Amino acid sequence: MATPEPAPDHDPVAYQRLPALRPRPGKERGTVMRDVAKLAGVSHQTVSRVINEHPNVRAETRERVLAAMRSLNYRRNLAARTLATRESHTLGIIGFETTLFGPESMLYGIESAARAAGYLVSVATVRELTHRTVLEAVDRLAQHDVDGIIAIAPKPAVTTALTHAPGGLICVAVGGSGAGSDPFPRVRVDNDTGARLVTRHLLDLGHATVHHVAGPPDWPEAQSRVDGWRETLYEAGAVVPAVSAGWWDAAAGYEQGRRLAADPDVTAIFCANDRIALGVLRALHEAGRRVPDEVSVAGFDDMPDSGYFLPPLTTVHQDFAEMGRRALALLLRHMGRADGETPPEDVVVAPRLITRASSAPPPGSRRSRQ
Amino acid sequence: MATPEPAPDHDPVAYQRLPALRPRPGKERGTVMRDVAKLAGVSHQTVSRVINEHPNVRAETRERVLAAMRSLNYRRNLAARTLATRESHTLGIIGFETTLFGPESMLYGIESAARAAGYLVSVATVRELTHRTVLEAVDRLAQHDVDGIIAIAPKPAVTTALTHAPGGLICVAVGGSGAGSDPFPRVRVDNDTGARLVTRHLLDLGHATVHHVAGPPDWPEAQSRVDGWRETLYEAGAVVPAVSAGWWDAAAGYEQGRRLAADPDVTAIFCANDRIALGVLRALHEAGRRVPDEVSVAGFDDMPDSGYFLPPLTTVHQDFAEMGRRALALLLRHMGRADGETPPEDVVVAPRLITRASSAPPPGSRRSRQ
DNA sequence: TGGCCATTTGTGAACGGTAACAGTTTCGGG
DNA sequence: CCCGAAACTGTTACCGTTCACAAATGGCCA
Repeated sequence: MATPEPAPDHDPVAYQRLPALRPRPGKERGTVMRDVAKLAGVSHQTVSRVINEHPNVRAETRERVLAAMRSLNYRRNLAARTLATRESHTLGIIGFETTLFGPESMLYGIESAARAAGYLVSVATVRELTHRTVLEAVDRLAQHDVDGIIAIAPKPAVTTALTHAPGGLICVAVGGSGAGSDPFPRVRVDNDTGARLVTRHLLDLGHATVHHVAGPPDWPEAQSRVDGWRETLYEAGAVVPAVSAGWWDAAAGYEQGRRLAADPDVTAIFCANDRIALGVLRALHEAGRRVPDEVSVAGFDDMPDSGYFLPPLTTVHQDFAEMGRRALALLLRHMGRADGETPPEDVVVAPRLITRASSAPPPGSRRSRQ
Repeated sequence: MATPEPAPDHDPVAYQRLPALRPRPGKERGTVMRDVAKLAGVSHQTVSRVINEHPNVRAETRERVLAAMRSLNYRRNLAARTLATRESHTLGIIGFETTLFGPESMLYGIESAARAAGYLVSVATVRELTHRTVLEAVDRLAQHDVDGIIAIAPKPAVTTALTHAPGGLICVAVGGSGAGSDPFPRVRVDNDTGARLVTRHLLDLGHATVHHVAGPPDWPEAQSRVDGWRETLYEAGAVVPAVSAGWWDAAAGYEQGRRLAADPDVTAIFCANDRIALGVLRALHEAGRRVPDEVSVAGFDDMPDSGYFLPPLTTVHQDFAEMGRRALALLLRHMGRADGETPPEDVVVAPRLITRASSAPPPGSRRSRQ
């Protein structure tokens, strides 16, 4: 009965002698490389070569290993790989914990691009954008061995904090307005040009000048929009009205809008974003000033539903998801090189004017009478 | 010449014999436990005890170790810890890659609560909610050793896919409407009650009946709102009009709204969310039907700016950030127990009616004349 | 047939922590 | 003063992968 040779698993190596892998309480062990190697009759190193697509593996061997992997439903342990290679295949995103439209949609753009490139995305948000909070976020991500960081960085506090990131951690900023002195690359929209497009559009319609409801003064993006608006007016020889500013929401727009609505000379208002524009529209409506017949209104962002405002909003489109994708591409490119190889070039995304019913010639103009 | 005993540094242990730690190309080694141990004159295990706050360490020793850690700016390597303990201190979130208001704000709630609990959050999004895509997302998170998963799960495809998650991975669903047969806990808003609140509100104002513009038919949340609406009408003895449905955006609302605007019998419209309501408002406006004088409109969600619609929108508030926090708390509670210990209880969040200017008594009613 | 090089495979030692156990103090009490 | 328990600390062996190097295999040509 007993075969002459007990055939104790004809394995080439003595894996049997290894002590039984101790199972942790609560978690059963999954199959590991050794299990696959044993089943395929090869060494663990060969299995490693197969999953890493190393060229020097005989086709027949590779097949046997792959079959073993399939039959055992093997998944490689990324923690072990991270430990050995110092690459986690995880990217960090530093976000701003507020429901602003832009940052959110960027996340999806980044994540899907990261997934395609074989990376997982971890998120660290900060409640307020200060040097300290951003540093804590960087630290948290660094501890988890992220290979790179994309910081949604609308304010300078973020970028200055990033310069203190641990060495070797590649960072890319997205959003904001490049001060030109960043130590790392940035993807941003050309806010200045966007503001010029709208302002020019309103002037071309025949308005004597354009009023502006700005975003928070300490946000460079808001400042760039102010600059683009102001310079366009200046170049056109138009009066430059005083700027009123507030937060990025409809409440701020409403508040400033009430003031503007009371001034009969106001015929065109450029708002720093669509939410502000919504508040302005409401203020004008309450004051009985019709849009666009008496006053034209324009926004910035092109939020998904701004085409359904009353009236549909003229605005400047920025493709946040695309910016996310570009930021990821930029990050990967810089990660591929040795540190400091490539200069911190910026990617500037062009905005696009979307004209809708909220902008029209001013009352009494020739064109409006036709 | 050769001294009999080379007196190799009077260190208690023979760390000198260990080969120099090889630096990886491109990445310099950080300080590790051994460095701290050496500086503090203790073993690496004692350092480990200190960072893990093990009680049995002499106060004086602990201080020495802490001082060494500070002076070397030591950070522990989480990959190594994960490998040893099988706990990554990372949680996974499965999200839906679309700019829907709810899911986004939940993310922030989850992340900040996770941070407080010492966890990092990794995100896997899916472009469409199918069994396969969700499984891929789970797999990706599982490979990265997440300790638990929160799935933003508005459709059943998500939950059925989750049942195939690898053993030992604790899952919690958030959103959707519990079918009652889920194998794991869920945090959700009581959509049925929310719909009843609005419908009842409109009926109480004197409307003969309430029309409904629904969300996608295959979304249980949309269905629950339909049910709550329908039953309230039924109980009140009101006519139950046909339901029109579409996507969750303003375009859908506009399309359905045009149809409803053409029907002079329509005096009250309950929309499945605020964005749909925005589209309906526009359609009514274009048709010359005044809100709320001729037609009342209500929404669902209480988006940040819905108080600035024209007119300000009556709606049902749901606190997404709070739901995110609750989901996290639920997940942590289940992770603390052995699997299957606690029954998959659900957390149901109560919605709140927010009455604003878009709802009023129907034209010709006694109350509206006063 | 033998030798040399290229290809393929195996061995042992990292990677940086934690777990288990063993050894060394310290201290109170008989 | 000695003994045992409790408190503290050190030693060794893992966790599951990759890397560096060594060994075996095979092909080709002299």
